[in-house]
Amino acid sequence: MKKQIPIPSIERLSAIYMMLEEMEAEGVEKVSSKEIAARIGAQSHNVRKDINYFGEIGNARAGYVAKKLKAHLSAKLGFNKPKKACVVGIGRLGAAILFYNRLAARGFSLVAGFDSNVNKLETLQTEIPLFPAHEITEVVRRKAIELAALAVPAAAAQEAAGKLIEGGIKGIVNFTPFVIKPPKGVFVRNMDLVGEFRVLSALSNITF
Amino acid sequence: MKKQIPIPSIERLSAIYMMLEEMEAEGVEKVSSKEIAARIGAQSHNVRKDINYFGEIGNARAGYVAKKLKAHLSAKLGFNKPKKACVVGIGRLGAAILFYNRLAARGFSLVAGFDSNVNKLETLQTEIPLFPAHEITEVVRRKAIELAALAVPAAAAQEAAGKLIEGGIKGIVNFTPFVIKPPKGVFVRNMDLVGEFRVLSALSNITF
DNA sequence: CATTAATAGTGAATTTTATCACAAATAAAT
DNA sequence: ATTTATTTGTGATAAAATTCACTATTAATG
Repeated sequence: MKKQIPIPSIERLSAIYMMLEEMEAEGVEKVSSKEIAARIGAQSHNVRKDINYFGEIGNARAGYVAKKLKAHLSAKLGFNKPKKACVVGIGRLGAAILFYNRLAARGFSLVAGFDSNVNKLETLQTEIPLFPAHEITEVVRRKAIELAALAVPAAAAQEAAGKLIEGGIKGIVNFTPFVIKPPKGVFVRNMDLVGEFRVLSALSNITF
Repeated sequence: MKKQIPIPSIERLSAIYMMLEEMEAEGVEKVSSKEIAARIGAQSHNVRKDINYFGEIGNARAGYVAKKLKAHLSAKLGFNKPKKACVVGIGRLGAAILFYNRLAARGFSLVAGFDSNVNKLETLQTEIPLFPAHEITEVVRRKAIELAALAVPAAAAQEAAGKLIEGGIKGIVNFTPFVIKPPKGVFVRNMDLVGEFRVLSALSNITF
């Protein structure tokens, strides 16, 4: 088993990677843990430790070579090969995701959309192939889709999640309030707007 | 200063509250920490401790009275009075949020939408009043809007966030990859799909 | 070439969060 | 009324994550 990296570290490392993409576009060549920290909103100690989970890569006094660090993280985190993703539920939100082109530019290719409403599948104008919801398991398995954005109504979430998991999905971004209990090896990230508004309300209510 | 409650606890408490709303609809009267834990995907010890930050409310042997607990949490977390919210950036995602009716049903009333494209403001058919982006600060202040969903292109995020903060916003759900550095008293929750896909990729790459 | 200044790497300490384990309480059963 | 079973509340313990503090390295400077 590989060395265990804390989840917050993985989150920061993803942010660092994103930042390095920006820097590459800006033509920046070198970067220090301090600069990275300032940019992603973290502490420099933390950044150094996170990067260090994958071994030494920086230069004392000169910081990190942006390009080198990016390639390093890319390889270690698995961002070097594009991943296939799908969208389940083509309502307003699902459609917004389908047309969100930053995904493809970042190595996530949407290769399928699903909806239980067959009319919607026919009327929607898109390059991405659409399928009825009952084919989720089959299509996910056949196309070896690893990631899914789940954007169905709450009531449909459990069934849809089950089909994705049965098809062998690796990760789900769950936009519904339904709590998915994934088996080992399947990861879920929750993005429920109401839930986030609640947390924000509570935070401003409780602190100070 | 009130007693400090861990952020993960606040997140769980929000989830517990959401679950209690469901239970109320289902007509459930009593609930144990074990049941709550199973439903929100946590440990029962944790649930009890979280609830207990606000003092004793349960009954040994009989668990919690759902209605009572809900009212209790509602008061402590500040969910009892409706909060005003706005959407900044009326692209596909922003529009999806504007029309997302679960918000209003949960005590978050959308009272403004903003976009820098004035055409869009005129053509969009909605009950919610729309304003040009340069009025963000003024409208947020005048209407005493506490929460915002930020759904603008990444390049516009910094400026929009600045205006929201200037107007006195309390919390921002940030759908952009831009890292907001809020002043004290302003809270941010990030919901960037690419970032989440990255974290999921990294997780399945690293674990096992 | 020696000195200085900046920065990565990292063990140790601290803080935060989660888990454990059990006493106290109490509803239900007998 | 007594016993039993269950569940809360919570102090103690453990685990996880962050922060600190320092060493070693090395680029830049004179």
